[in-house]
Amino acid sequence: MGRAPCCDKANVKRGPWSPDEDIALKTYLEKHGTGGNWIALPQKAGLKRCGKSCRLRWLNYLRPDIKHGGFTEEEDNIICSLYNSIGSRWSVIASQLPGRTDNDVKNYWNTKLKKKILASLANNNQIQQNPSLITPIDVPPPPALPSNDATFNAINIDPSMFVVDPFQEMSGTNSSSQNNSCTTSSRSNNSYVAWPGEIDGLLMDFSFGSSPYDHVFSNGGYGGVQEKVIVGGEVSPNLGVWGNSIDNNSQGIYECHILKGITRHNEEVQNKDHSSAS
DNA sequence: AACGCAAACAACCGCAAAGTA
DNA sequence: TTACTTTGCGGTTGTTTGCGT
Repeated sequence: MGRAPCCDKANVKRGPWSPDEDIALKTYLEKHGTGGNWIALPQKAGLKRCGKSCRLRWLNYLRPDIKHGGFTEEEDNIICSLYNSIGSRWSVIASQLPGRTDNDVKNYWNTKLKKKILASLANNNQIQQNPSLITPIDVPPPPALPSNDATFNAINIDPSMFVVDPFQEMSGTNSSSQNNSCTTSSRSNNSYVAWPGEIDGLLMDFSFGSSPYDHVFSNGGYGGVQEKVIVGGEVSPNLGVWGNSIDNNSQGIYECHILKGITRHNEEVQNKDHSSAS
């Protein structure tokens, strides 16, 4: 025996909503609210609809704070980043996009964004196979990985040492940790990672990049990375980094994997970097 | 103008979680 | 604690719209 239906399907209207139905539902909800019971609502509102259908229509279309129209580049970036981190949890992703619904985000992903990403990845593969396709950008190439530099000490980091987004006013950060790396989605001026004060910098692997641009020492402004460093004492004993946009032509969100923490032996270099970044 | 196809959007379905008696 | 109801979510399907031939 199957599950009982949520409503009497023979006596409810299905399919697209008419303008009259929209008005009836909107008027009722604005006057009375849901009353905590969507199932009973259609009858009270004089609608021959299933309660679930009413709820969906309201949440996805009629609510006054719904944003209609195309998605911005910024919204694209947030969706991509969060999808990368948490997968198809559309309601969570939508909660980071004011005015957007989970259905909207899901449809947008399935019809447009996924294809856009796939096309971009295909393009990246072409570049990896033929580096001459890369248009040079006017930033100096990053230095060799600091772990090979006598100035630096590479430290293996336990991801639990990282503090991600501890301040209320910061938003847009999402993080996860696995193995011996910490993953964060970073976006200019909107999200950051903080880490223990005894560590001066991080080795990062930007998942989209092609070597050598995807390895960055990220506490001193190497490699054309647009970043801002907060130094301990002002808001926290931790250090933080913002805005890991790997090339100067794009401001999007990219996932980076934090591979290792780094300390510096040279106190003067550390002080200089800190003062110039504040 | 008519047709076919693909994209975009709206709506439905079933499951699981949360709430309640 | 249990059984039942309601809500929320994500996957999927259906419908509409726009464009090319």
